[in-house]
Amino acid sequence: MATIYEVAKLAGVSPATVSRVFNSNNVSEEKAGLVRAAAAQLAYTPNRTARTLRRRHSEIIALIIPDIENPFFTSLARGVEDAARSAGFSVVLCNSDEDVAKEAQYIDIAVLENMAGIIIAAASDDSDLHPLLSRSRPVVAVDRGPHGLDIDAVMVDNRAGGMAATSALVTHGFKRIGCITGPSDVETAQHRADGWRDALRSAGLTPDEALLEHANYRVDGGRAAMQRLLALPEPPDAVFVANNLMSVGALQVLYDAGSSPETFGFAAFGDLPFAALAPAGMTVVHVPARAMGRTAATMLLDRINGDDRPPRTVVLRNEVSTNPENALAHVR
Amino acid sequence: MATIYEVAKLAGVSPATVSRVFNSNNVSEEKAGLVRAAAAQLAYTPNRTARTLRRRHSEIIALIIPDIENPFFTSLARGVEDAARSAGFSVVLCNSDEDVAKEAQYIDIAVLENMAGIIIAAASDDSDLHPLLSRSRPVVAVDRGPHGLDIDAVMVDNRAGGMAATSALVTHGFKRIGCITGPSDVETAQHRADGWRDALRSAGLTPDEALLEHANYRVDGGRAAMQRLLALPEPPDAVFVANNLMSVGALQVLYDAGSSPETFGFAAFGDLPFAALAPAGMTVVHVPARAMGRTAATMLLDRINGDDRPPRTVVLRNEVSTNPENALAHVR
DNA sequence: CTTGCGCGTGAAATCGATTTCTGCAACGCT
DNA sequence: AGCGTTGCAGAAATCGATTTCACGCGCAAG
Repeated sequence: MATIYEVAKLAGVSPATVSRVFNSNNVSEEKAGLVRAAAAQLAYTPNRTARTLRRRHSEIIALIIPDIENPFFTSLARGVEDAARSAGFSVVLCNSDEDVAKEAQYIDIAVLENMAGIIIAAASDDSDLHPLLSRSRPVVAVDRGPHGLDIDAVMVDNRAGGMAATSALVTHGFKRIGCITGPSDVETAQHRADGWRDALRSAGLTPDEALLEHANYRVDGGRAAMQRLLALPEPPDAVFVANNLMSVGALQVLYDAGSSPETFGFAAFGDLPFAALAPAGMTVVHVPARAMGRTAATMLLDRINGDDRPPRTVVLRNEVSTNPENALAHVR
Repeated sequence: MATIYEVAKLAGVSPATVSRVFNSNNVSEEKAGLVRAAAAQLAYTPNRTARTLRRRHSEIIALIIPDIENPFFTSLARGVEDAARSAGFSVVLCNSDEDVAKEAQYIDIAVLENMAGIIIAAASDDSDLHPLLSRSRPVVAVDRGPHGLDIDAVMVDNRAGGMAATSALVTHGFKRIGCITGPSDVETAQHRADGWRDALRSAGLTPDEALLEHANYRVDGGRAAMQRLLALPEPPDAVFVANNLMSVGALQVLYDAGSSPETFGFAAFGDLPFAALAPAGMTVVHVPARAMGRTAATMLLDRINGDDRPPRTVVLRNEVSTNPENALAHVR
């Protein structure tokens, strides 16, 4: 592992000059040539740790997500990586597991390792970003907003998405529409449920809070919530499920109960992962996960490069679609 | 951000003593107390970059995987994280995207950032690990073996798994059993196909190479391969699919063709991700992804801590199971 | 009563880069 | 001709920790 001193010696210049060749360019073409030749000969690449120590920040950005096993977040991670890599940054993926303490630990690490910036989908409304802000590290919130903090954010319109999904169920003639949303301390869960209420009200129906279930954003949560709904004295005839994994669980229960999205209205917020069987009759709010990641990374890179305009919140569009009733009719 | 010098000043000792309090313990209890009090007061945490520069390695381990969107690898990542975190290490997830060049770049970064060690599921047989070995960084190969290199590895028995899966199909009475396996330059793909051949031969059947398809290890690969198989003049009556995502694709095609694992024999290597519908009659080779990750991390940490026994290859067991025919009969 | 060893401690070197400071030379301007 | 720029390059400081070296003290062995 060649160092800058060895390159300097071989090229017959000082280490400072070698550094200048690779960073600024106030170096005569003559010496620059010598340095480049020497560097090539020794296969020199600067030690990132030393550079980081001096520069006070590395070329790594941290991406903190609450559930690495949720394809929505891995897809988002791909987006972040796309943008970061092409700018010469690498991405560290940190899985907070929806746990505020674990998340805090990763935030500390990001600071202590002098990472260039952080993109975070906060584990909960109570997530504490102050360690970052007080050290003026660039931060971009993604998917889950900056609740109160004045930082950049990339979001989708959760309320509108929830409303569109629920309205589609109304249009299909369902009357008693339930809702399975996420934990009550997660903002996206609240907004999506608000959309459900909006849609019902604007259709002249009254949202029945007994048909609103909160669950964790995972498969087992969706399963349990759907079981509770179906066990009600007056069960719903349709349901809006506010996240992709919960939809998987809810669908399992629905099929187990001998029903399917063709008879029991089913709308999901987020694409079903690896859906071996795209259920017919199901309405889906497509969330542009990868684009969200790309956007967030681009904004973060701007900040890292000194952009100091006031923080912005970018809201990306959702598309809503309903599978044709007969799409995979033979599955029945 | 307090430094070691500020702590030293406040405690009335030298920086060296502060460092010793946190690392070795050749310090009198009296001074140690002073130092700890001062450190607590200033909320001191050592700057990881400076430590890494001096120590020549950080407390980060890199995990390089070929497909972050494959739940098998995210599950493996969870296992790595479990073990690493409890040892005070953090994990950087790098997605090589089955691309040897991208992988090489991540390997370089791991070296230049002085990461403590690397766990890698190689993108292909041609992956070049020499940059790591020549700098004597600890490396553990996981899932995909060390083809020729003398390093630690954590594997499953791909050949036995392929054989067990195929044998299950034979037992269920299928005669013309096809195989969809991964890219021919990926070792696990070769071994699983070998298992398929073994099972057929030991059942007195002759493996028909026309029924062997190679595809990428993703959903679209499985879909395309299954389409080719079904389009054959004499299509198979059953298929062994050598990875989880390809199984999803193959199943989609199977259902589209009006069939299902109850009539068309279907065995998969690896659990179906988020299977909304666990197909009845399907045989699955369960791969202990999380345990593989934990094992690999533990081995790596041993190496980092100076273990210099000869390299070992650990082979974990697969479990094979077949869904009852009538499990979800109502889905039909 | 010395010699020697071990222990605790501080001073200083070290890791490998970047960046500031300083000096020198060439050039242009009055 | 004298003076202020400008440009280039080396010397040295710097980032913040760890680790080596050296010193002084106390205690035990000779």
